[in-house]
Amino acid sequence: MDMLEAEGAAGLGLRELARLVGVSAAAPYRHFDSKTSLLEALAITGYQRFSKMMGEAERDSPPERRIAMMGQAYVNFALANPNLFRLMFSPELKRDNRPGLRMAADAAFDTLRAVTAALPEGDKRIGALKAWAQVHGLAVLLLDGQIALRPDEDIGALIAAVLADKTGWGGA
Amino acid sequence: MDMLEAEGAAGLGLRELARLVGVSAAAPYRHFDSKTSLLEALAITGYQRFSKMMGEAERDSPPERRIAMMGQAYVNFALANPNLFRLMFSPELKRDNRPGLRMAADAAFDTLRAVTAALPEGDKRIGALKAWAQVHGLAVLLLDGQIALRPDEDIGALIAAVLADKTGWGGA
DNA sequence: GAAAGATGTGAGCAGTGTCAACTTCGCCGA
DNA sequence: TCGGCGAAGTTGACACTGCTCACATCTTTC
Repeated sequence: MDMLEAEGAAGLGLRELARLVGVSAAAPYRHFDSKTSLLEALAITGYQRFSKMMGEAERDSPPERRIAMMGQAYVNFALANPNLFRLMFSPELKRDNRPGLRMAADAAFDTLRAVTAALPEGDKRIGALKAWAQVHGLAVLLLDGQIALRPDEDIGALIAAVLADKTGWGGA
Repeated sequence: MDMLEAEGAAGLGLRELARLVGVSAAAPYRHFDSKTSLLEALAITGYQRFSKMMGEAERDSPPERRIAMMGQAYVNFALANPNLFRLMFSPELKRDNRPGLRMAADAAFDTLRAVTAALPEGDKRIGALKAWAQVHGLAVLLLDGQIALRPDEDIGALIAAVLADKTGWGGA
């Protein structure tokens, strides 16, 4: 996990890992079928931690603030574990659809789904999609350093402001 | 470019590329300093195409639909060139900040900046950030297959619906 | 105590990015 | 016309990677 966070999924090498642990280069293969398999395991524990954070955010906040708080938790998780977050959403991993990963991901998103099902009336699907896209987009842009934070600007406040904003665009 | 789109940035191999072109393995190094250098060149032409698309979307639409149309162009570009889009936003590339890449990216985002500067009153920065996060999030989630499209659902309509939605969350 | 399983080892294969020394070719100026 | 120069390509090598196989060892279980 440390190595993933330090070097990214591509930089994580089985041989280097083995060297670090002090075993031979072939030893990791007694525990994981392949490098992808290792990454899958990491992603799964990532989803578990993510689930836990989202669950806590949901439980600890009043209904009307629930979505904002979960959005904060979402972005905070991404910023705290950038490479893990990237791995969890990496298309390479979900390409050969591994059942374990899929289950962990579904479990994690169930919390989200449950909350968005309780959204205000109107087209719930659009609202849910919008909330997710907004939060995910913010997370990714911050992660990649595309959004320049003002000096001593609070990320939490920024997320809250964006989520609270009611601007809409386009003619229906 | 074909190879990038087909195999992703990681799957693109200089040797394989050379083999395909019919030259020796070291030949590419007469044209690019390193593999990263090649990827940078690809990303730069990516930004140029992106700029062009965004510029056209801006020019060809009335002011009140401008943002929605540009959002569509943004997502469409991502969906049409998934791996190029990913490369353009990849943190590995911008890590060792290459001036050429940076300039191309800035030029591309200038169009965006100009439009968001003409946003309705209120906190323009939050509005711009929100629009960008929304569109970027939608693009990334669609790219990674996280959003399940309903059968025969129009992506354009979905984007428009999400952008037009006026729901807000959270207590200020 | 013996069989069975888990873990680790070494050597080796195919593949990669990268480099250095060398050739080859076309152009440009004297 | 010739000489030289620079761009392009080649060969061969180095260090690295994921991965596999045959073999050794150590632990658990019957």
